[in-house]
Amino acid sequence: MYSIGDLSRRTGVKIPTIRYYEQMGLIAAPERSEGNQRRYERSELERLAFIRHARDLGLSIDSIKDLLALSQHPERPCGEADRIASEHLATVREKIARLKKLEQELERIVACDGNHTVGDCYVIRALADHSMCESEH
Amino acid sequence: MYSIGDLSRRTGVKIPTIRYYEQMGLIAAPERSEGNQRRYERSELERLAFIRHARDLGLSIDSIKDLLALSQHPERPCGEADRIASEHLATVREKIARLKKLEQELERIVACDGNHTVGDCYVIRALADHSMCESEH
DNA sequence: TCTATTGCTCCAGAAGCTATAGGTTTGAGG
DNA sequence: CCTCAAACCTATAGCTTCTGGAGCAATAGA
Repeated sequence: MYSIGDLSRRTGVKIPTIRYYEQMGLIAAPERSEGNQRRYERSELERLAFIRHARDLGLSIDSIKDLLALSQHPERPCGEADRIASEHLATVREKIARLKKLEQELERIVACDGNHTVGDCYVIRALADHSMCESEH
Repeated sequence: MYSIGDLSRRTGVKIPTIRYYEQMGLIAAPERSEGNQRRYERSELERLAFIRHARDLGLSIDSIKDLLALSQHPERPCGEADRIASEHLATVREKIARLKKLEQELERIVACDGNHTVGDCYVIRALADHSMCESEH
């Protein structure tokens, strides 16, 4: 049996976050000690590690819930799990694309060398005037 | 004089968001009509467009506050504006780098073709077992 | 003047935690 | 067995950047 602190140390998930996950229904409310403290079994440790990993990969709490529910049914086809991961991959790719545009825009803006006054600073001018942008955003 | 709706249409910032910006001190509380409705001048429209643009670029409300304060003093050196934009560029680049790692990880995970069962689904297995990852994250 | 549209304030919610306050339990050392 | 620090408990509020709704008042066009 693990205390919540043990679980936290072993998974790298902070204690308040574990309690939060319990509230959100990602992990079941565990047994309690006589003094009302949470006592976890090994299976909960694995479940939490799964959650941690998925969160690190940026999956939403809701997606993780779905994946966890799926993993309870090893006999079912796994197309759904594949779909969740693929969709997430698509959103990650979109984010990358958007950020790259911003990067370009900011690179242009930052070309101001900082050695003059705000009155003719390219950073300020570029922000004030959207039409100076090269791409839509 | 513009109503809040005019301002919203011209800048693409939603009405509640404009009021929120007022609350946050990004724009000054404008004059009011006899019936207590907000009435804006052209200068506020430009200020809001500046804010909108900077938000689109992902700058935080606090950074925008600083930039707006700077732009009130055209005679000052602009190194500070340059610094804010450069720092932001750095965080954007970091985000891109992190997302690219996730992209790779997800690509590997998604290699599961969806045509079998959850029990041996690569998506689920990869999420359960961090050691299957190629890079740290 | 009537009425559709727009505006007002206040408040709650979304996501995913994090922190604080004020109290209780646990477990190791003496 | 006793003590005491560390760990744990609950409940609640806060973070960030908005967004949406309720319930009511003002405005503008026909």
